[in-house]
Amino acid sequence: MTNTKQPARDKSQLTRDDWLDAAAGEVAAGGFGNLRVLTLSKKLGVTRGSFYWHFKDHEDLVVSFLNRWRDRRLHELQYWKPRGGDVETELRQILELLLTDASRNIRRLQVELAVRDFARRNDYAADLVNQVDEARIDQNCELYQRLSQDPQRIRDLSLLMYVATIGSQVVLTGKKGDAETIRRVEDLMARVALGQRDDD
Amino acid sequence: MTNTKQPARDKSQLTRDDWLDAAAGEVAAGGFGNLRVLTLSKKLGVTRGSFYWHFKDHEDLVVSFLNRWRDRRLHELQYWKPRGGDVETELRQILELLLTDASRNIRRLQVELAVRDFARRNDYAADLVNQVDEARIDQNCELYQRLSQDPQRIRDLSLLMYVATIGSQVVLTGKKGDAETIRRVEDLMARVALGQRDDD
DNA sequence: GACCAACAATACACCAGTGTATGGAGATTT
DNA sequence: AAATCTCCATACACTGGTGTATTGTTGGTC
Repeated sequence: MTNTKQPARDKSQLTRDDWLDAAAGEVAAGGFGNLRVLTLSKKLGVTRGSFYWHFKDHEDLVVSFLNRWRDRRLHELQYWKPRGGDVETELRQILELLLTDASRNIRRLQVELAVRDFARRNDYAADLVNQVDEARIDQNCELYQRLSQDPQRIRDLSLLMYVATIGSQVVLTGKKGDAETIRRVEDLMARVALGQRDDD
Repeated sequence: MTNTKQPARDKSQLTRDDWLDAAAGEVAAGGFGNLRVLTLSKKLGVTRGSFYWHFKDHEDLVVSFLNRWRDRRLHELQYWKPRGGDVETELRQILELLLTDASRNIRRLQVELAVRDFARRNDYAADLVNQVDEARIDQNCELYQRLSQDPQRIRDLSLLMYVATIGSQVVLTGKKGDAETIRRVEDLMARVALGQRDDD
């Protein structure tokens, strides 16, 4: 009818990506230790026979999930180029993206924290996390270059801002006053960063 | 002989605390999902019969472990009162304690991260983590009171410094240049905090 | 409409883990 | 020295998970 190699997407025909999407739900809810073939199949309304057609085994699922996560995190950085004009506006844009905005996609946040936790006991995951961290810090360096001339200082400042955002996501997640708290910390971080301008 | 209720501590007689110590190793290595009665018994050289004498069930182990962790983290705060004299010295002391010092006790750090991860899917653990976070932030507020008069600003600054330390422990853990990086971030944090003094 | 590939169900063997009931050895008390 | 308490071993039933082999059941293609 329409097109030849269109996955149809109508119903009851699962694709590899559908499994990965469902896996994201499990990972977000209970970490990688909660990522089981059996429960995943139940939630998709099929038996494990389907899974073992799409994936070689459980490890194949985990690795594929991690790879997709890495690819998406690296790819999305392209769209994070702020176009605000002056430094302060760009700074506040990027901080809002990293903090307030990130805390809204709780699913994405939960997955990231789960990946980070898994990375502590899985070398492959640790490698991917490092790639993502490095890419993000490097990207932010471009912004902080407009605050200082010293390359070392630029990198340290970018790193400090990054660990502060990650820490915020770890500490401030779920409790009732956290949304407001995040906004205040975000504001303070902007003031702190701007206060690090070369003024000697 | 010596004393009446002395646990003897000689050998081959396990106590509840021995089990909790061994559990810490499992939690540090693989998180709470890796905390299993069977493997724990094997590592202690006994069978599960011993475990089920000391603990009611697996949940009893987890709750006891979490309680001991909370108690120790709250208790150790008493010894963290820096006595350095001026603000800058105290600040650097507390930051060194939170960052450089913490990164040396990797076991303790791994356990804390595992508890935090577990707290994302366990309400009881989440409650304990909040208690510890609040206590630490409150304590640091005493220090930052000497930097500013505004209570809100004090709390925000203490919070920012805290999430930055937690984020550092999450991001900078294990990779080869991390020790040096931590020291640089620590130094930058001190400068940032001191730069937040009331000077308007 | 026969064929073939993509997807899914069924059935099997296997393993790791929990919890419980009961028995047993060593030290301590009486 | 007998009883008792403390700690651990053994054996059992049960659950939930993996992986594999085999057999349907669709839907598109010639």
